Amino acid sequence: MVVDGALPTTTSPGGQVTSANSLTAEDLGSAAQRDRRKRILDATIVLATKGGFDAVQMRSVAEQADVALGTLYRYFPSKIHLLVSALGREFERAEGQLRDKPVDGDTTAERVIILLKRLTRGLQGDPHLTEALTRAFMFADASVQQEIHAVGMLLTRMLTRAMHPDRDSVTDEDVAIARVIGDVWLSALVAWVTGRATAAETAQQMEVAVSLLLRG
Amino acid sequence: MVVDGALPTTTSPGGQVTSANSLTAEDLGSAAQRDRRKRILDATIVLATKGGFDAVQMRSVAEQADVALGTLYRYFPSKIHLLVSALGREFERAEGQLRDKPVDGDTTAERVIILLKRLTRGLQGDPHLTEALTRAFMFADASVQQEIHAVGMLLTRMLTRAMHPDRDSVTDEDVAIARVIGDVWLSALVAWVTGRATAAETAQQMEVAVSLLLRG
DNA sequence: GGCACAATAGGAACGCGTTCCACCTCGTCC
DNA sequence: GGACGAGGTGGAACGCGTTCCTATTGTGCC
Repeated sequence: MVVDGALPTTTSPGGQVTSANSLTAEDLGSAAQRDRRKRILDATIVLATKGGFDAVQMRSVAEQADVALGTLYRYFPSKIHLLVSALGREFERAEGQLRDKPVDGDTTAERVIILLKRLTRGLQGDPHLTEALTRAFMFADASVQQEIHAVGMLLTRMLTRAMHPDRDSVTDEDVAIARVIGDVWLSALVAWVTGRATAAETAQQMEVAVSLLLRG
Repeated sequence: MVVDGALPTTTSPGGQVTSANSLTAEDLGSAAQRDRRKRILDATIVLATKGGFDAVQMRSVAEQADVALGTLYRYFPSKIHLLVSALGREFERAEGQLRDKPVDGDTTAERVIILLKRLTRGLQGDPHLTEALTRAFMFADASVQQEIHAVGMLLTRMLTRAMHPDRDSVTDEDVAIARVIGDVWLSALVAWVTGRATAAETAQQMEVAVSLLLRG
C-alpha cells in the first residue's frame, strides 16, 4: 500500500532544501513558522469538519489562518498536500490516545476489530472531516509520497500493536496481514464517505475481512 | 465495497426519466444517440490513454467526439461520471474476453492470481488510461453509485468465476473473499497509479493477500 | 408540408485551484 | 543604522470543470 521511491525535493519555509514537507514538526524553522503551520492545519480541520472536501477552499483556509494565499502555498504546495498533512496530524493524535489506552480483548481478531471500530467511530463522528481527508488520501499522487507513507506507517503500527500488545513477536506475516486489513479499511472507508455504503455495512465488511484473515 | 441505496434520478438523453446514466447500452434512445455516446466514450479513452486524468478535459473530449460541450454534459453529468462509465465499458470488454478464454490453473489461489495478473497487466500496459480510470473511481461520490456498482459487480463476478470455474458452489464466504480481494486490488492499484508502488510491488501485494485469504 | 418541442451547437460566464508579480517587513550582518 | 535577502502580503490572472443562455437543427405528429 505504501512504498518509498525517489523522493522529490523542494524548498520549504525555513529555506533549506528538504524532502517535501514533513508531517513531523522536526526541523521546521522558527517559532513563528511553526505557529503559522499550526494555524493553517487548524483552519483546515475546522473547514473540513464544517463542510468536507469542497469546503476546504484555499482562499478560505488562508483567510481563516490569517495568512496570505501565497504563504499558504509556500507551506503546502497543494490542497492535497494540505489535507494529507492534516490527516497525518490526526492520525498521530489517534495513535497517542491509543498508546495511553490500548485496546483490550482476548483474541487477536477481537482486538483488531475493536481497534477498527474505535478508529471508524472516531471518523464517523465527523463525517465531513473524514470525507475531506479520505478523498485527499485517495487522490494523492507521487508528490505526496512522504506524507502518505507516514500515515500508512501509523496505521500499520496501530494494527500490529493491536495484534500483539506485547510488542514483540511481530512477524512479516503479521505486517502483511495488517497491510491487507488497512487496504480493506481504506476501500470500505471510501465507499462510506462517498455515500455508497452505510456505517453498518462498513463495520460488517471489516469484521468479515478480519475474521477471514485472522481465523485460526 | 459496493452497496445500493437510494438512487438519484435524472433526465438523460432520450427524454425519459431514468435512474442516472446506465452503463449498459440498454434503452438508450435512437441510433444517433447511441452513436454520440460511443463517440464520447471513445474520445475519453483516447485522451485518457494519451495523457491520463488531467488530459481528459471536457472541452477536449467534446471537440474530439464532435459534440458541443453542453451535449457532453447532457450525456455524462460530470467528468467523474464520464470516466467511470468508460471504466465500466472496459470492464465489460475484459469480462467478455475472460468468458472466451477462462483462466486455467490447478488451485483456486492459482487461478485468482492468474486472473489478477492478467487484469493488472492489461491495465499496466496503459498506465495513463489506468491512472485516469482509477482516480475517477476513487473520487466518485454517491451520484455515481450505479456505475460504480456495475463495475464492482463485474469485478466480483470475475473473481468468483476464477475461484469456481464450474460456476456452481459459490458460497457467501466466496463472495466475501472476492470482495476483500477486490478491495486490496483497488488499494494496490491506487498506490501504483499514484506512483507510490512499482508494478512488481503491486503484484507481490496481491499474491500475499490471495495466499492469506485462500490458504487451506 | 407545417407545427411543436426536444436535442444540439456555440460560446459566454462563474468558481476554485494554482501561479505570478509588485511591494512591504523584519531579522542579520557590516 | 543602513543594506540585503528571505519570507510575507495582497491581489490579479490563468486553466479547467461546470452552468447557463440563445440560436439552430432534427424529429414525431397532424
